[in-house]
Amino acid sequence: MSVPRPDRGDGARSVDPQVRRVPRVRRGERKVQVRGEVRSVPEATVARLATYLRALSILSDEAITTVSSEELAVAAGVNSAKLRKDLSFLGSYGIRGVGYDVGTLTDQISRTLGLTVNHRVALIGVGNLGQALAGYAGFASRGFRIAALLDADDQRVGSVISGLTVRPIAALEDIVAEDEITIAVLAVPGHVAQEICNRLVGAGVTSILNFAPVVLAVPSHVDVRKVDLAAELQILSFHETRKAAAALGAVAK
Amino acid sequence: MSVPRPDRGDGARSVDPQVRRVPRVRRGERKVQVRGEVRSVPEATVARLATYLRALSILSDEAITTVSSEELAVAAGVNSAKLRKDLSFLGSYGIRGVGYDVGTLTDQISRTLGLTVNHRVALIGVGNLGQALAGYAGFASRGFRIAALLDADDQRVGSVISGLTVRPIAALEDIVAEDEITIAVLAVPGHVAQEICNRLVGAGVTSILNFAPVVLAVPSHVDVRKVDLAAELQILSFHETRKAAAALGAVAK
DNA sequence: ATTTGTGAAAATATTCACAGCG
DNA sequence: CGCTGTGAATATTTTCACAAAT
Repeated sequence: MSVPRPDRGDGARSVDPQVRRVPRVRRGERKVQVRGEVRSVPEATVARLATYLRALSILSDEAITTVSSEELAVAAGVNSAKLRKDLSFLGSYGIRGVGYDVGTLTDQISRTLGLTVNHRVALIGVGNLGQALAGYAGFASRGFRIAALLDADDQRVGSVISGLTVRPIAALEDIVAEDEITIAVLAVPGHVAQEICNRLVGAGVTSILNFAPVVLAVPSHVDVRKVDLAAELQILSFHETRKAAAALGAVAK
Repeated sequence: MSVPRPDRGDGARSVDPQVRRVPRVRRGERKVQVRGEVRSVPEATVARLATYLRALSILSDEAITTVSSEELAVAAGVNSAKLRKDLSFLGSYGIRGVGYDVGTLTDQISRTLGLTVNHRVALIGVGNLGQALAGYAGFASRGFRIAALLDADDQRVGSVISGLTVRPIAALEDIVAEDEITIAVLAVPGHVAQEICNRLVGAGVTSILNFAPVVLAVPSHVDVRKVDLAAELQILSFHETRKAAAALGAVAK
């Protein structure tokens, strides 16, 4: 059973004189039934699973084999009720009165995130940021190996970065096909991002991690995640400014 | 209005971190009165304001002076109702039947985000990623100038990156004080992140953008935003796997 | 005696749809 | 008209709190 409609079954409450309920198509319901038994995992939960996995990995390194929701929650920086609710979407893998087995839970989360499948990742753009990403140890240690490096600049094409030869962007379509790329990391200047994105999608890429400061337009079957570094600072700036104002206010008072 | 409190008469509950039985402040909103008239802006809205600002900046470059909510929404990749609702938290700056003045709106959003205040940013850790961040043009173009570069590695201390001399981490406290740093960008290895974080907080930093793959523990007056690159790929992996499964299912059917 | 798993409640966020202004 | 601003309706997410399991 997946999350059922709340169903406020309290009869008709038609006090309102002029409200018409038009039957409406549910928007954006992404409930894919696979093999009869896949519950839908809320997006907010998916985003946290990666964090749990990291925490579990640390516990595992410390040779800890069992962990309670409270302990894992602290390690992941969330509260334990949320953690348990999140895990409940994957199934029932805890032991009441005891906790979760670190190994089992790691496997389940990995499987849910699809990390048991070897997704092949291409990195487009090996400028400043791209080079750093290419060498980022965190990708490798958490299950991702960059399979191809592309760049538009002839100066950079042919050079070797982190063991991979940079290839020309002209060969994008061939590389995606040959290397069976499904995920692309875009670290190119904003003004070319959409065009390259179009080519990636045309070549069959269905997931894009975008570092370019533009909103990419893609067909609905393509997922885009955006990392906007300046936006992060601006969000901090907002809170920073509020705190400063609050401090002043406190003084004034 | 007070707290709803189900009130099962269950006596003490000492384990709970924060026993709050006080009128609840809406989570995610900062209710701070600044200069008489600022309403609280929901967290989700704050996160989008940066995107709107970027879209406005592009419009401005194209010498467009007026924009409708629909147009701006498309440029920002959201729907127009959401955009209008978001903007309504800042006040009423649109003109009915016409749209928004690009300049006015830019100013208002900038002000709301606190970009008119010059926050001073220190970047800790100039390894691979740190160097890329130090040179990231997007920071400068969107109102942030890195004021200090620190690193623990003597090899790197003294070198000049993007016009700034890398200084030793031993001087962290002095630098934060002298340069009046309020925001720190942490691009250090995970195993030292918490320790450096503690020193930053001790020195008076109240906002941290964390690239290290660890959950930082900080006092409640400190804001932390985390950028977890591997987690982003894992989230894409989840969706990618779902799509692949759905495609198989469709074939099987 | 503990700790999970989860309905139900509360809090947030998004979307609808239209009154009202220019 | 056309478009904003916004209550109301939905939808999603978080939190509570406790029955069930070991």
